[in-house]
Amino acid sequence: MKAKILWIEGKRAEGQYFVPDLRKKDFTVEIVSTGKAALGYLSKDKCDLVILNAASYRTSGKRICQDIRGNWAKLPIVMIANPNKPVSKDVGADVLLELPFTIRKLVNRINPLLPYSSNDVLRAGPIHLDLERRVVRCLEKESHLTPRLTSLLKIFMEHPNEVLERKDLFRRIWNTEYTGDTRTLDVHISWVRQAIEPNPRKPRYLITIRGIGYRLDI
Amino acid sequence: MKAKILWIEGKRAEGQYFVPDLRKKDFTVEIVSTGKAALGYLSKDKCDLVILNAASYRTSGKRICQDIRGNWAKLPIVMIANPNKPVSKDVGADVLLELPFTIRKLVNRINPLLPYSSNDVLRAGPIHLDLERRVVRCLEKESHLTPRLTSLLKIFMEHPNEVLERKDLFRRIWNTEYTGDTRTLDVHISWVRQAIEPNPRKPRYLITIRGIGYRLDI
DNA sequence: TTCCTCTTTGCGGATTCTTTAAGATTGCGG
DNA sequence: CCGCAATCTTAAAGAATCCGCAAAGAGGAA
Repeated sequence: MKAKILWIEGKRAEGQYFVPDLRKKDFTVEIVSTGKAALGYLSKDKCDLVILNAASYRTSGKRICQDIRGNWAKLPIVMIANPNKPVSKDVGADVLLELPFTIRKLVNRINPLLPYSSNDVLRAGPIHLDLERRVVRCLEKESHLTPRLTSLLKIFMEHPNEVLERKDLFRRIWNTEYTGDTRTLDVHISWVRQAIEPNPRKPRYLITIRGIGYRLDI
Repeated sequence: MKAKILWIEGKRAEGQYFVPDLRKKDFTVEIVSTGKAALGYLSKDKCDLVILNAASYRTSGKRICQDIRGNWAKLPIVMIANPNKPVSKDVGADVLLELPFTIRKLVNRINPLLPYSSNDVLRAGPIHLDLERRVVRCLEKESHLTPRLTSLLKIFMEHPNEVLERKDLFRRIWNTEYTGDTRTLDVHISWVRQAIEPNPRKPRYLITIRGIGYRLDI
């Protein structure tokens, strides 16, 4: 199930620069251009998260935030602010992001706010990891994971878009120091790729950082 | 005896997504599309539980709840709500479930509400465990259980769809720590399977979670 | 004793983990 | 751009671990 984002954009629409990227990252994005339209949308359809591009508004966006919170108290809100136009920190959003930022940073801030289908399901982009059942689903693919593979993938999903070094992975999963005389980690990485990558030979999510370790790109 | 559920669905019918799953889980499900139809159905036929998919209604569903309670005071009601459309907690339902949720969660909330034929009969899906007589029935099969097997199965039925770890089972049933140097638990599990599984060699209910423990899937 | 229940034993089989080794890829110096 | 060395990938095989269950032993009650 894709997560659905409602993007509230002002007149200038410069924030829509991010929307295609978000869609590429496997989110559904709806765009409205006023706070009023947002409220109208929410009264008819549901979404998982709101992004309010306050940088494209004259006003602070605080009012819109409050209106949303008045009716959908638990709906997570990410607010994008312009650093040249300082905003009081207590605008009511869960996350306040100042321009400029990368799409990667945006995704990293969104992910922890999304609702999970269960307490034991980790989610990062299109990857869903059921820790209890040790089942991972990514796009159309669903696979069973062994205990080691589960904890390996779990660490990556808890640190998306960060390079995890071989020595750290060895410490966290094998409780040993990395000496470089074994290929165990590589083999396990290969198996995780079999489980999550559309094309395991050309990894798109679990990326090799030669000489250092690996990174999960969401 | 299968438990019978009356599912009250609005126009949009998105909740019927769950109905096939419920039937797979060994419930009988009747569907009506209005509160009035529900009352009409209840005046002619009986059921064990009502699920009111309030998320598919404009109105809060509170009215329908009250109408049912007015005539069938003890009939358990599960209400499905849309978290974006907050409902006062006191709607009159026994359980209020917010979308989204898994079929597993739904079943877990339904089970404790179902009427038992006696106080000492546990029920989980098609499995009925008479604690007093120590008799278990599952589908067509009925078996006598020893005291140990009874308490083992009881624990699973009190925690359906949860992984129970070997160490917890040892603590709860044997009051010892699990050391892994005995096959006692496996043997008891095997006997429970003989009692409840249609095909004990290919368990369908009592599932092994290798390296961890077991889980009763309902 | 006989019956019932629970535990232990032993081993086959399945799963998971690690190592090996051949080949591919990457980065770098020249 | 070329060639080499370092690094990575992955199939395959071997090792280690875990589980299932038949059978036998142990203990208790009637």
